[in-house]
Amino acid sequence: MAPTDTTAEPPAAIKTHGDRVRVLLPLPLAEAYDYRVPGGMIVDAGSFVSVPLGQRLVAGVVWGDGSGAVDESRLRDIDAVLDVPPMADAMRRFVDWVADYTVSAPGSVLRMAMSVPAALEPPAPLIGYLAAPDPPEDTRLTPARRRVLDLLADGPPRQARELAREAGCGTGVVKAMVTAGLLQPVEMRRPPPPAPQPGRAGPALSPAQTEAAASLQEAVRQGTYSATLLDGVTGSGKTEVYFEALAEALRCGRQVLVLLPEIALSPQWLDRFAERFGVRPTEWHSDVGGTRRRANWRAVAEGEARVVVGARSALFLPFSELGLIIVDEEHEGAYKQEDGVIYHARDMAVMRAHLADIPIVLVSATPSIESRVNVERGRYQACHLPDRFGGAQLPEVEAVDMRQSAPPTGRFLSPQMLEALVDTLGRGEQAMLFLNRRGYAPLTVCRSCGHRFECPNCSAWLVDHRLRGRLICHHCGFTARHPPECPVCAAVDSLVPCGPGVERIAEEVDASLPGARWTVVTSDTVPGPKAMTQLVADMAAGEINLLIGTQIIAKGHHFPRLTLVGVVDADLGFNNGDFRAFERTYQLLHQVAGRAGRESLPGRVLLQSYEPENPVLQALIDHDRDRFFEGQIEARRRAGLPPFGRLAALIVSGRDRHQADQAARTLGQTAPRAEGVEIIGPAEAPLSLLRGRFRRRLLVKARRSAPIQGLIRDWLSRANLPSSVRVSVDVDPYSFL
DNA sequence: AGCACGCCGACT
DNA sequence: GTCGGCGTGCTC
Repeated sequence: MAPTDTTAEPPAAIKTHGDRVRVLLPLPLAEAYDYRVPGGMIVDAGSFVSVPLGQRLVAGVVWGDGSGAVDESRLRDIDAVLDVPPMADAMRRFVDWVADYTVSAPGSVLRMAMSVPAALEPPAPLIGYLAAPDPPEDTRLTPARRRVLDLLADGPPRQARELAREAGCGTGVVKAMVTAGLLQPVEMRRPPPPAPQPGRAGPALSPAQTEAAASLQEAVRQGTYSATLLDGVTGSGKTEVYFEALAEALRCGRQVLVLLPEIALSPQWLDRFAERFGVRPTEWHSDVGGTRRRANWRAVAEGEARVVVGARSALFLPFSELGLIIVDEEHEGAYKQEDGVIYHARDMAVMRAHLADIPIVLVSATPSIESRVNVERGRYQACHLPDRFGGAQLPEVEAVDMRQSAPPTGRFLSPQMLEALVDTLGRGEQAMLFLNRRGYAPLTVCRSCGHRFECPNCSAWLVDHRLRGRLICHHCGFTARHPPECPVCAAVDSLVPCGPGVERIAEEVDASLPGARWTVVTSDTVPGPKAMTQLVADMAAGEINLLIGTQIIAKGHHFPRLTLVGVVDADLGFNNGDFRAFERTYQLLHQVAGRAGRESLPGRVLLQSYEPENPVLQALIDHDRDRFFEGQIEARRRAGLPPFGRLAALIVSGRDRHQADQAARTLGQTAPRAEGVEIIGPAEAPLSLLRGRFRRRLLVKARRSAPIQGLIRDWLSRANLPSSVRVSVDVDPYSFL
């Protein structure tokens, strides 16, 4: 994905009495609706308004001049202009562009930009108290009440909570004094949140870091669109470098957005930010809820939030003075939003920067093929940080050939792995066993009749989670009790787990390494930042010396004494039909390997594999990242796959199997015929049943110049499918599951 | 997304 | 005889 030129609309004039305007509503409608501006009202393009729709009032955004598509008599009046700064022109063009690119309704995209409806209402006023000018004479003044009045005698109004704290009484005293007429409530100005300080001294930078920081700062000062790929291995100090670019944007008086994959948004990252800038940034992710979320949305819109760090959805916040976007871990698959409007936040961020005419920095230790190719094509600048900083060496990476070192049935750790663990823990160092599979076992079968436990709503196995004592579907959340006997043949003691999950590895460790102080680390056992902080503390204190976990242990956590990383199944990523499988496995394993030996102690990485000659493992062993990627890029080029060609997936789904089949066939028959465009399918989608819906898939494979969005829109409108089936369009699909 | 309208089963 | 289930369709 790369930005193309878009024509900017001329600035819209202010609309007043009698004018007809288009209002985009945050609903999946095909277009914006026309409304009339009533007498006494003034609106502008970007104004947040509330309008009548059917029987209710809905908040929306004035999108421009009326279209005139609907008769004057059906036109209704705008109800009110909402007290929120208007949406910036660049943001509105971004919403339109994303809708167009992803083949979705503009209103569906707007909904992501208006994700906190409550934030559109005026914020609750902040009430402070002053001594009443003429208090009733006959009231008793208890000592507590006198202390409150003394406090207020010389000073500004204060909130009830503050007043009570300073006077050493409860808020009850303050409340009672208000009722008694001794205190007068006044509305106070809400103090803006403390601003990050760009001028504070940062850590000393190496010459290479200084040079990289200077070039990013230059781009920020330019204040126009540019895209830079900041590429440097784990430990090369990328964060410090982009912090300097961020500081420059703050000095220029601009807002900054830092995107991180959700699981990399750790307390450690926030602490580092606070160390450099004096305060924590404004956060935006799924854990920020309720009042905080509402306040943060508004703070962004009003320009009070100067730096926002967030997961992909933060891209749709209504910044008014955005001056820099940073996308950290740009290669991460987690940037792909897989339901609703399907988009890749990194790619959309590049377009957002382009439309706002501001710089963007993409950051990674293992840049995606897409970004590498964009550097080759001259669309992105490259900024390279060499090697680890601070004397740490690269870990020694070895493969364990499981064809020769197979553990006994029902065991998954090779003798080499166990020996390495014993050595490492024996030296008082720490280790990590990585397996990207939650639960105890991915499959349970009956030994006597062959029955497999499958999800009733999805074509997927139920995963045995012994810690929770349930069988769980990882796709829809369905859970069932682990039955004592086979539900089909009623055999007792016949159910056997197949394959390992982290819990099963833990069981094996417990049996084989009695001295290990291990803990299982998955999204089940470490549900949030608090638990993660605790875990990091327990590791630092040495109360734990072995982590057994999924990819959440791979991201952004420093464990200084961790010197051994064991990958239980290095082949796990290869067994799906994804053309990115090699690239993604390399990126994941590289990141996991980077956990070993971060400081003075040398690290060691063991990769258990049944195919150690695989190029991914060879590249990791030889530390030859660039040659591996060159090979992968060449393979993509030959196959005409992204970024050398374009892909889109159409997923047809319905509650009824035959309706879904029929609709998919209809789409296949009405497929567009165009030069350089190939339609593959329909076929059963990889998860042919998901959350109770039958799914069929068609793939559009096209050359890079093909206008696939227009083609798909046209195709869908011609096909005229029944409303009982849904078609979701995934442009640039990432997951083929 | 809501909310209405519409056409078929168990209740005050 | 109604209350109410959620399938289809419209909202400037």
